[in-house]
Amino acid sequence: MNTVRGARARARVEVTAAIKDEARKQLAAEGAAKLSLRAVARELGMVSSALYRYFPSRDDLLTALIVDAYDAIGAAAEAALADVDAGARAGAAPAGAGAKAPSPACAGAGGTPTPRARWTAVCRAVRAWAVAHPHEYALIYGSPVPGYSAPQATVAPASRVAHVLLAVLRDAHRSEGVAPPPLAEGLRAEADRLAADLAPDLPPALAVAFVNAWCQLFGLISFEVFGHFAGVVEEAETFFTHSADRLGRELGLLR
Amino acid sequence: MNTVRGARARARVEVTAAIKDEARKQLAAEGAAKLSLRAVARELGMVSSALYRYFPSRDDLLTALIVDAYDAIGAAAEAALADVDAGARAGAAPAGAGAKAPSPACAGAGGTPTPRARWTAVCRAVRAWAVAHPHEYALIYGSPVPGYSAPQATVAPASRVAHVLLAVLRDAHRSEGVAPPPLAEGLRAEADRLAADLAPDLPPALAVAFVNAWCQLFGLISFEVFGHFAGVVEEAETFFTHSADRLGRELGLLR
DNA sequence: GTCTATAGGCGGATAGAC
DNA sequence: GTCTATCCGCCTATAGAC
Repeated sequence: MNTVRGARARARVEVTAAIKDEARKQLAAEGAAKLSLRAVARELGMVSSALYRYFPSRDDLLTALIVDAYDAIGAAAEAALADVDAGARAGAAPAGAGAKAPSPACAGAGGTPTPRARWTAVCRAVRAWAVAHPHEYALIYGSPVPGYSAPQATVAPASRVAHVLLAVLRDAHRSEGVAPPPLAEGLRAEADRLAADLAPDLPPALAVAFVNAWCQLFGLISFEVFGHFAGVVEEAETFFTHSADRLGRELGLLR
Repeated sequence: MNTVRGARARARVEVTAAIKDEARKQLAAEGAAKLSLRAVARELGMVSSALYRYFPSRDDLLTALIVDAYDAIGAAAEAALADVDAGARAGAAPAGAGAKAPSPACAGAGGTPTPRARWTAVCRAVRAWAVAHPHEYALIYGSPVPGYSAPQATVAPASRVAHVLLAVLRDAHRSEGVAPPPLAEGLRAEADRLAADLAPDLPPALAVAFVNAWCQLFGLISFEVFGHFAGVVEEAETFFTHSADRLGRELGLLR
């Protein structure tokens, strides 16, 4: 009976994965607004009503895709940070697991990576994921899907990238200090609340500067992914790396 | 015959405007991907085939909405710059035309507004338009509409905001100089091309810094409009104003 | 320019047999 | 869990009368 349950459960995850894979393909072709259970079923050789055993509604399928996308971009950010730290300790990249080439920016040196190198490595990984998965990126950082409101289940995955970036700041703050730009008068209250919510151990001025950098980071990525660089920026990756480094600098990561 | 032609032409623009207005409403309710000629016609008490006399296809209607949106946000930027300049000369706002309240940031002083005040005024106007028209904003700065590719006719309107911001930089560069951040090694080529394309009279380092600031400006706006500030930033306008001012500062607008 | 009618699709969701 | 059948809605686009 256990084996039967196991087999059924296995079949279920496999079919669920197949549905999500096909749905992702359609996301690319038609966009989130037109994601259709029927079309997914058709492509999978199933009948539409069968899908309702896996996802109770179209919106639930969409939620699953959104959570997956946030998790994927968050995992990419986490892996990049692990890589840059590991790459600095050993000359060679740890084979296997990561599936991410170590950032060239941190190659060579055997010491601890600088806070800015860590920051930039994470930013680059986030951009790389976005460029490699433009439609999933659009799903989570583009226009809201009309008529869909994100359930509570999406908020934790949605914050993974920010938490990685905050970890970089926190480490730098502890080890060598950070020099964020001064806090403007009118932002006192907002800054205190922000710091209390996001990172009680960081100075409020740094919390504000972080939120700023966080928005601007995704602004750079979105403009590239959404096509606003056409005819303007040609070497997008070089441009981005430079911009990310400047964001880190402006945050107060001096080194 | 002239009067007849005139009357017909007038009716035509009126109906065209009504169609676009209704389409904008539906944009808000259903999103660009689901914009439907039939639904527009239904709401207008017309029959769907009649719309084809005004817009040859759904995509043409979409193009018209996109051009209108770019023009509207561009006009808001231009008006804001005119206002801040006019407001600095006269104590009171010029009545009528602008339909935009003069930015409080520039009230009082009778002299020429500083470059940073001009920059920030334009940024604030762009944000204000976006917040007031979130769905039209999403249409032009959000996820690309699947299956739709923007025709050549959209590129000129799309650049109006950037041109206003560049005008602010150009004026500052001429009158009192600008101190952009130094240009990184690897960006030489990109910077030269960028400067040649966007503003041959500005230093390449400034052109790069400008593109940076331009992306980041829309990153701030997009995060607010697309709901990523929920539970994070509460006083979005104050936060934005501060951020825009910092962007100007980092561009090298010292004053 | 506007109408009716029509072609030839598409969608979400449910009931009930197996 | 998967199927058939079904309800009831939606869409773009064209033809041809008026």
